[in-house]
Amino acid sequence: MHFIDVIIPIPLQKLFTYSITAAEADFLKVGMRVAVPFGKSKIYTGIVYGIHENAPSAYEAKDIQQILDESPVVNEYQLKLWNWISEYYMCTLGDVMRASLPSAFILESETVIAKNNVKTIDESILKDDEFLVYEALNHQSSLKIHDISSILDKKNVLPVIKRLIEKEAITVEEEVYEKYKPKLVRYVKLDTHFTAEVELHKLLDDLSRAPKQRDVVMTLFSISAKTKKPVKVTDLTTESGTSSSIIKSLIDKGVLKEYYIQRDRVEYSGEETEASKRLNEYQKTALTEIKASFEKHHVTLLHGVTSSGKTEVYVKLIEDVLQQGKQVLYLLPEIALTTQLVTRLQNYFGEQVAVFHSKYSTHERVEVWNNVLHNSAKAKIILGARSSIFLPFDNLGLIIVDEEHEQSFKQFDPAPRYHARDTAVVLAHMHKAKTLLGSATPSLESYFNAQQNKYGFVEITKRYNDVLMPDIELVDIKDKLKKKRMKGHFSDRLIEEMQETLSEGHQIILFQNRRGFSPIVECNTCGHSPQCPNCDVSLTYHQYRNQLRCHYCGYNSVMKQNCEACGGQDLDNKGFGTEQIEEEVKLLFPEHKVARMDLDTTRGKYGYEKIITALEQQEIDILVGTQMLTKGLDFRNVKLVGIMNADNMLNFPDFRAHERSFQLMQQVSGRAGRTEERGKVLIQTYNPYHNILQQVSTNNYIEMFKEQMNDRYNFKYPPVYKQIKITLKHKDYNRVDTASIWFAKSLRQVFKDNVLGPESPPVARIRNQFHKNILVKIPKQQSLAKTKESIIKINNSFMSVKDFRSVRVILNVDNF
DNA sequence: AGCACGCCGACT
DNA sequence: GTCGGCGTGCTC
Repeated sequence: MHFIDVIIPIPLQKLFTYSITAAEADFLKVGMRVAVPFGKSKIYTGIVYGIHENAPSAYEAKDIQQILDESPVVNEYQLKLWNWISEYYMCTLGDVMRASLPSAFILESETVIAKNNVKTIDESILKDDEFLVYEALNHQSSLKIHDISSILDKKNVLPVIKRLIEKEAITVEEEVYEKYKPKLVRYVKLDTHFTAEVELHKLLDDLSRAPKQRDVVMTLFSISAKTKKPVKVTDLTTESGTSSSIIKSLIDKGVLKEYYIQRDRVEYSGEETEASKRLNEYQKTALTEIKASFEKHHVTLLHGVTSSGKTEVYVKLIEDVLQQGKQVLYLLPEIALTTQLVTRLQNYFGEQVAVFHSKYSTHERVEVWNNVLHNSAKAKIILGARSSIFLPFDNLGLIIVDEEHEQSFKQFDPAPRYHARDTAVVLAHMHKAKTLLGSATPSLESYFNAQQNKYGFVEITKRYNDVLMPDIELVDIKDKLKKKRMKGHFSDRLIEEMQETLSEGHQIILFQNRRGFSPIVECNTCGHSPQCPNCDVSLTYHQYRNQLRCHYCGYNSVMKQNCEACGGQDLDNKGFGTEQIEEEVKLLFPEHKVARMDLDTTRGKYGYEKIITALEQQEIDILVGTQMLTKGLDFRNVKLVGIMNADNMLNFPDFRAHERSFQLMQQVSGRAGRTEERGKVLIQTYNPYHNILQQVSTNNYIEMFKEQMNDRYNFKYPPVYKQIKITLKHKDYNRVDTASIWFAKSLRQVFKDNVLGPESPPVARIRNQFHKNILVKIPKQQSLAKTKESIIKINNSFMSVKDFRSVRVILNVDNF
């Protein structure tokens, strides 16, 4: 008797045990995929987690349906990491499996219906809808559930199918599809028969009356003589200028032979690699310090001011690790990946770099996965977004987390709600590898860890080429308003500086943080503003499509001419988005080119690159944008950066608002003056004496850190305390309300005052679901494991109350 | 999560 | 009467 424990990609805590034959037990290894029957009629892909001989006592184990791999696709390191994630972030292994594997690896069955050919049945016993399905099967040999719902034009078709099965009119099968198909490229060669010279001459003579075909054969010769490589059909058609039908007739004649070679979709097609640059003295010092720090610490934080050349330091470290034959993981926030840095690294390391992020198709992901799994030379360095921590590394030497402070390393919505930076530290530890965290504006928690000597710490305080840090000036717009020196959202100072910069032929970036502050339409007569029907928010106005949209659920409608409530015609779009700034700039500087960069203008696959390239090529003089502008971009000719309104980020209701504002403003400022000339930054604010603004303008990270840490101590926030957020969702407000009160009360019995809430979030209803939040704060000395245990216990008793069962509970560990 | 089963209102 | 709504329970 042999059994396997399997992880199924569904949010269930348990592993499932299946029985296997002795031969299968011999063949199967932990980490292979198996197709297993699950429930009444489904087949799922599972990952073998354990192989044993302990028969389960409470039930009879089912047999597996099929083994899907020859060798494991998931290694032991990964399974260990999956376990850690599922425990630390309080989710199931199934959740982690779903997030980890490229979706092409997770096959699901689809029910396929076919006519029962064994038995002919009397059609008169069929009812109308049953007959429709039966009739359709006479035309098509098989139907899927989805097809049947469209034939019958209704949702629930299962009863019909069930009756048809009972009447033995149809048969049902579960089909499993392999989703990944390797990309094949078609090649041709001359049939071996013609390799002898005599035969060849004879062939060419024969073809003299078919000149096109003769051309093709000649071209084939010339290509293969030139490249000394197999000849692709596509190359042959373009080179010879013929159509594929001529090639086809040659193949049919037996002159040419076609064959296929499997090829990677993701290929590096760049130029020769360039040698890595020489480091300046600050970079050199940093490099030696990092190496020394790695002797004592697993993790080291590199705090290097913007434009200090951190990348070059990384390159040197990567070179070292590669020499030891180990793999490197280089983590970046999602959108920084679409740009310059990738090219730069590929220029240094050529083919050895593989890129992995969400814009890749699932097929491309499988290829990167396999390259990493087989430790192929093509995937020695993985450059990826947060999900690349799930790749099957087996010999990791170094993980670099660049822009370590970036929020986007934390996954919020589906589980696992993991933080890629923290998970990376754990992953590196498993491989006995080192982790380097890099940032110009480290997160408080990392800086705190460095201060506590938990992490090593290295600094670069000088910019590359000794470029000065930009000159930061605060503009008091309250004062400017009083003195009537504002034109729209622009102060006279900003306009002056913009004029000067433009006349010198330099570029300008204007930063408008839209977060929590969007262009809202309001009726001037009655004050009504259009609301989203599914969420508790006002709709925001999007000029470029003349649309009203909801940022939470995507609901949209056409902008109305009249107020829906009172019919008044005087509608005002309040607020202060990038679109409006763009409009104003166009009016102020009609002779200069303005572009906008935000979620709307970068939607397409290359939307983002287009804007970046345009800016680099200096086709844009003034760029107006949101947060996106901050992510690791390097624009040579930008000299002036304007922050339109610093206050709306400072006033954001979140304990990290100040820290984030500091980081954001520092990062945006860093875009100014990256070459010889000193950049200028203007920050417009109602409150120029705000501490954070003062710290930004004097570039004083340490002071910001001390002050913020003081707040964190006083108000028991991370990194001093840990925290877990519990969100309850339900479509009935009263039910979440009572449920959340019950939940919080149970938590208070254990954690006393360290429970906050329940509270309704600022947007209390999203997609017709009401939300309630409860926050559990965990002091440093309190055991995290025990805390989680109690929360799970409370959650279990919560779930056993029947009125609460339909309330969705979301546990979010380190919810920041 | 899916999906079946089972129990109630609103249509042919 | 059935169709389809969703509350409940289970999945090796």
